[in-house]
Amino acid sequence: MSAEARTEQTRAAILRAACEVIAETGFEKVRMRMVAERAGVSTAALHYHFATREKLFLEALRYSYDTTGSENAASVPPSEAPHSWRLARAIDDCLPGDTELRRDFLLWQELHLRAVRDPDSRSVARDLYANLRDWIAGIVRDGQGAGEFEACDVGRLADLIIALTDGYGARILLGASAMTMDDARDQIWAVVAPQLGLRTPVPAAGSRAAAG
Amino acid sequence: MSAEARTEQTRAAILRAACEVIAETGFEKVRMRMVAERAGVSTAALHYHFATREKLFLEALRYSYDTTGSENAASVPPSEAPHSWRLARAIDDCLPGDTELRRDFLLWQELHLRAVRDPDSRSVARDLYANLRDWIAGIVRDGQGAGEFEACDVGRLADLIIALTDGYGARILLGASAMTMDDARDQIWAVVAPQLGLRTPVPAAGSRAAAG
DNA sequence: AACCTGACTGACCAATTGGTCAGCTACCCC
DNA sequence: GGGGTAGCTGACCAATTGGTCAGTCAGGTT
Repeated sequence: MSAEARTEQTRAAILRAACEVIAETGFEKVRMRMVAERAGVSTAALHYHFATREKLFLEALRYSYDTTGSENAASVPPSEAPHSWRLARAIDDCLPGDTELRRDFLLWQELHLRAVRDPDSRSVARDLYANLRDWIAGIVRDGQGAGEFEACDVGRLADLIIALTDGYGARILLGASAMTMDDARDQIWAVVAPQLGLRTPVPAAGSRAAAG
Repeated sequence: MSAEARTEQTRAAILRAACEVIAETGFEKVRMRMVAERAGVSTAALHYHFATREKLFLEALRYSYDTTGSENAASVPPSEAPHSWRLARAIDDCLPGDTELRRDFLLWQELHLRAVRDPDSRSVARDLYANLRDWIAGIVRDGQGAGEFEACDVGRLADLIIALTDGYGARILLGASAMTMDDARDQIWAVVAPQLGLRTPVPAAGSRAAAG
């Protein structure tokens, strides 16, 4: 293996380990040693690749979003499925569903909270939010272009959808008022569908097993 | 001053100081010394009144909710205003508006994040959530009883409202996509009003200055 | 007045933590 | 093949932190 490839591989291993540990333990209580052990390196290696703890964690959050984001974008043949199905699936991806999505959601929440005080976190959070917003707005716009959805302010609708997934997602994680994933899905769709001129029930998004 | 009153006063001072410092600095970075200094006592006094750091902070969050919650409940003569106004005002109270509301919102977010891992925080968060839900559901129910709102599932609607305020609130704090308080208010009302059979624009909630 | 108890302090400590540094090893280039 | 360098390690450190403890002091009780 070339030196560059090895470097990149180690960096990725560290970032992945950081994501896992942060999601499990929470930013606050994550220690460099935990990340180092999970990545199979020393803590000094962490400092070799990343200047400080804060910067490592911040890069980890961005890394998490980039990898899962590109997975999402690549996992569906866009020409095939109806746009309502695609939108419903995007909403699913924003909720803490299976283990991986739950992890992403937790990281997203951690970032959000840090963003309140730390300017670096804030710029990353804003960046990721803009990406997410564009992704969803793009799906809506496509659906409108295909005549499947009614016209509306796609940006506002994207904001609404993300607000709903964030809010309901937090509720699901809290386990309060017996809220389940299906409840959240239904509720969100009940709010979103009318704005698109849809009267259909929420499209069964199914599991991601088929998409691999 | 009696001994008991003095104790209670010191406890309250500590809890208030803790709330302030947590909201300013964030749970993670709050040190006992900061709270002690702000409260005008020694760190040993903190440990005298509260067993551990975690328990102190948890009690502080509950304290914050209890005090502001009772303020909210007491600040409006319930017989006077139309129920749509009361509901709009409740929604305002759930958003990070003025300094004080912003503080409460931040504490709420901190608690939410901790609740994911810490069982004690979770039970507090569930408790507070249930209170908030009941408060909002009660307002809706009153409005329905008065014939001002259409019938609907008040619990679900309360969940929806809180999800929206949480989601949009986080967005406002992030400063992403140029979202403002007024935008959030309008968007939330646009979603909520139809479910109550209302076609009115969001009632101008005004400032709380008049209510003292 | 003598005593006691609860509230609180100042000094202190054990443990932890992020970060540093000299040095080791494998690979690359000449 | 040998010098240089990137990647990485193990040992170490300075600083911080939550928590402890003996002791002080005020106020109430007898």
